[in-house]
Amino acid sequence: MPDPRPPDRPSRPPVLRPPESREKILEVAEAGFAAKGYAGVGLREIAAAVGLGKSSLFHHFPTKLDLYGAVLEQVLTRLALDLDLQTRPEDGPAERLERWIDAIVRRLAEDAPAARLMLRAMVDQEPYPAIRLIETDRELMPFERRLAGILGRLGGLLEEGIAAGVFRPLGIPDAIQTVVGAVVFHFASGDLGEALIGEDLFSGTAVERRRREVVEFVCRGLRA
Amino acid sequence: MPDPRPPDRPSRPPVLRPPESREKILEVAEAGFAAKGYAGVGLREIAAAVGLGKSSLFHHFPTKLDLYGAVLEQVLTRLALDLDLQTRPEDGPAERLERWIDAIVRRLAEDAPAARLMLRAMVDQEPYPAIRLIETDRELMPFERRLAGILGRLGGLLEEGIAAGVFRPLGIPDAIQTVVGAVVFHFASGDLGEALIGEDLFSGTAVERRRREVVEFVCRGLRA
DNA sequence: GTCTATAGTGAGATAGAC
DNA sequence: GTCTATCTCACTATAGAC
Repeated sequence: MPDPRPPDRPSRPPVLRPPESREKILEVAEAGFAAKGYAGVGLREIAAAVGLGKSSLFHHFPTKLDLYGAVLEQVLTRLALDLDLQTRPEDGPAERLERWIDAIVRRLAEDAPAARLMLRAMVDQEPYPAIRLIETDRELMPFERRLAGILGRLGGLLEEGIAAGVFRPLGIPDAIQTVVGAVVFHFASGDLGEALIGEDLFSGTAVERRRREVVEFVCRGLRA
Repeated sequence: MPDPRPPDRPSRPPVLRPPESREKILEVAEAGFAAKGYAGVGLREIAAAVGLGKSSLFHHFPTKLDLYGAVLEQVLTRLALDLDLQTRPEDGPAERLERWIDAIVRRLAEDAPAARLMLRAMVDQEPYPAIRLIETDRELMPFERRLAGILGRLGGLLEEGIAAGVFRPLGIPDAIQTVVGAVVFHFASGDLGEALIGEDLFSGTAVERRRREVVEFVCRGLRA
């Protein structure tokens, strides 16, 4: 039986494969930046972990800052997409807040470096001195746009809940800060958190318990 | 009228002034490490901000790591001392928890870089890969001892409150993580937090409002 | 206790061959 | 798209004069 494929064409489609290195680089860089911060990781180190020469990185990302921005964008985009999937506007604010927290917790649990990376990005004064949430003179960077969307969604939820009387009246920006700290810090606390919890922070049981605990805590903290 | 001071002795007492440079270095280094992380600040930069030559730092702190450790120790020691001052064992767990939060908030507000520095120290995998809270083979470092004391005090409070029935039953380590995140993140969020709150995070009114909000939130989250 | 000078290392980035 | 080689610069740390 003759092979229908022409002999000069390999069986795997050769097209649509170029981003393989890029994905690997982003993955390794995410772990590095999360663990040691922007200044703490060298491109040499990242390249070696990927299995490339240092200079090859510059083919994919022209500068270290571009690589960092791309990592942040990918992480925050995944988060934002998860939140979009959870959208069910017919639910009340309390249910939607609970699902907002669910989605964040599940994503931070699945993408272990993400919490560290986000916390750093929000706390660092370098390389981005001020992460902006609203348009000013310059356009927002892609990752800033994503973060603004994520926090804005939480803020809208709180506002709605207060208006509906299911949440007590409180300062929305303050509440955002509290919720973000309560949700994100745990998954960023690494060895310290593990010493405290006495278990791998990212094991299935630990994540599910954490999800329940933090949802309960936040809902009680906000309830009218 | 003759000057009573001998001409070769300056009017200010020359003795008891040696730690002046050391204090300045610690202060500048705290701000630097807080803003940009351990790897992000150079000793040259710190020395310049203090007004010293780079090499003079090594006279006070033999290595960069020693300087970092000293900064952490100072910050956490101030926090621990503030908590000691608040001790009134005759109060119930709820009041003591409220005063625990009060003391932390007031210290983080007074010592602006402290929150960033602490959050970093708890999240970083470098230069200290694992901050330990209990004695193992090696002795705890001074700053680890302080942190263990601060978190241990919170844990004890929670345990007592649950036993007394004023807090609902919950996982103590999880609750510690939640409370720390909720309290500390706000003061570490810098420009992002300021954009959110719309005000200087460290102004008197903002701090007092924050104190009220986070105490209320945490107490509601824990109440039985 | 502070300085200048310098060693030694590793960083980010560029050029150009293949 | 990856490589080798190289540039420039900043870093931690040391040595020794004052």
